[in-house]
Amino acid sequence: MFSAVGAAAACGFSLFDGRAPSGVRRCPLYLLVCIVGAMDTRERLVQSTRELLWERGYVGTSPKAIQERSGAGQGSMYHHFRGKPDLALAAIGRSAEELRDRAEAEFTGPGTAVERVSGYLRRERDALRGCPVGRLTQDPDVMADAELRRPVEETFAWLTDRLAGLLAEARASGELDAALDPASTAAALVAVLQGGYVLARAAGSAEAYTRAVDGALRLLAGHVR
Amino acid sequence: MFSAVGAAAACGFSLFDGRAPSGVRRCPLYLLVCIVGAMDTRERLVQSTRELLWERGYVGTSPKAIQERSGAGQGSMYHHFRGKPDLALAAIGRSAEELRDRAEAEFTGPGTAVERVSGYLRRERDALRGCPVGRLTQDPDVMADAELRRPVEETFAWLTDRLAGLLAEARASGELDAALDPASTAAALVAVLQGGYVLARAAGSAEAYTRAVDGALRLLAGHVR
DNA sequence: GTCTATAAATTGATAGAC
DNA sequence: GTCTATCAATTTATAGAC
Repeated sequence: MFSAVGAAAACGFSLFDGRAPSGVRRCPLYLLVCIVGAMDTRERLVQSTRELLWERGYVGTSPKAIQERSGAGQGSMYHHFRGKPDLALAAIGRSAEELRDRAEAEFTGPGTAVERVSGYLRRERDALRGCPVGRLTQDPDVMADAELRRPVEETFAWLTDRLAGLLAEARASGELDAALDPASTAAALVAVLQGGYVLARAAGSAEAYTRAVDGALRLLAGHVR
Repeated sequence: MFSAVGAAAACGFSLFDGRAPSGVRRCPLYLLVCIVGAMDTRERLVQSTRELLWERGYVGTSPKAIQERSGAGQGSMYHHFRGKPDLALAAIGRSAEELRDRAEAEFTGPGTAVERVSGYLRRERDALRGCPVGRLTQDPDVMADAELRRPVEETFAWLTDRLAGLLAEARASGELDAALDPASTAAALVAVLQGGYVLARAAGSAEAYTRAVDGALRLLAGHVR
C-alpha cells in the first residue's frame, strides 16, 4: 500500500536538500510529482536507502528498515532491486553524483579561485550528520565490494583534483604563493572537511566543524598575496 | 576451553601495537604473560572487542564474533560483562586511554613545540585502518549512548586542547606567527588527521593520508618564523 | 569461571498468490 | 508490480549444569 508519510519524507528530503537525479532536479514535472507525493516506489526506495546509509551505514541498514521508511513492501523491494547491495549501489551512486554537482556549482561560481575554494569550505553543511559519501569509507562491507567502493573512490579523487586545479589557477594568477603545492594543499583541505565532521560528531556540536574549517582557511590566508 | 590462537592474536597485537592498560605495558610480568600466551579471558575479550570495533564498528560487531576471536565461550563473556554495551565501554575506554598516552609521549618529547606538533602528525600510522576512536563517531548506537560516547568526546577535546596549548607555546616563544589562532589551528590539524584516514580508505592507499598531512604542515610552515 | 541448551527477535532473502 | 507466507541463519541474550 502507498505510504504518504514515506513518500512525503523522501520527497521533502529531495526537494529541500536538492537530492534528485542530475538534470531532473530543475524539471517542473519533477517538482509537481514531489508536491503531489507521487514519487514512484523505486525512487522512494532509493531515497530511503540514501537516508539510512547516511544515518546508520551499510551494516546498520536492514532491508526491513528500508521497506518501512519507503512505505514499500518486501515484494516491491525485491522486484525493483536484486537485494541490499544492488539498492546500496543505486543509493551511493546518487549521493556521489549529488555531492559532485553541488561542489561543481560552487567551483564554477563567481569570485577569484581562492574565493571559490573558501566558499566551498564555508558552505552551509549539516555538520552533525556528516558526509553521506565520506561516511561510507568506514563501512567495511562497502569497502570490500569493488562495485560499491568505486563511486566513493572516484568522488574523492575528483574533488581533490578539482580543488588542486583551482589552487594551481590561483597560483598561476599570482593570487597564491608560488611555493604552495596545489595537490597536497587540496588533500589537506578535503581532509579538514571530512575530519571536521568527525570533530563535530565527537563534540556533539557543529561549532567544532566550523572551527576546523576556520583554522584551515586562516592557514591558507597566510599564503595569499 | 583456552584458545591459543585467540590469546596469541590478542597478545601479539597488544605487544606490538603497545595496547595494554596504561602503566602495565612496561611491566616485565605483563610481557612474560603475553609471551606465554596466558592473557586472562577478560583481557582477551576486551582486546578482541577493541579490534572488532576498529574493523567493523559497534553495529557490525556481534557478541558471537567477539567470542570467536577471543576464544571465550558464551558463558565466559556473560560472566565477565553484562552484554555488548558493557564490553564496548571497556574496549572504548582502553582505546581512548591508549591514544591519549601515545599522543602525550609525543607532546612531551624533545624538540621545539612546532617540531613536536609536526612529529605527532607525521608519526607512523596505519592509515588504512583508520583511527580506533574517531571511527566511533560514525556509529549511531555509540553516539546515542551517553556512556559510550563520553570517552570519544573527551579524547578529542583533550587532543585539540593539548595541540592548541603547544601552538600557543610556540607563538609565545616567537616560533610561530603571533597572528595565528591556536584553537582553530589545532582543530584544523586534528581534522586533517581524521580526514586523512577517510581519504586513505577512499583511495585504498595510505599515500592519500600522507599527502593531506604534508599539505597541512606546509600551510603551517608558512607561519613559522 | 566455563560450558551447553534454549529462545525470542531480526536479517536477508525466496516462492507464489493476486 | 505488489502482497503475504515461509525460511535458514544470525543476533543477543538467559538458565542452569558442571
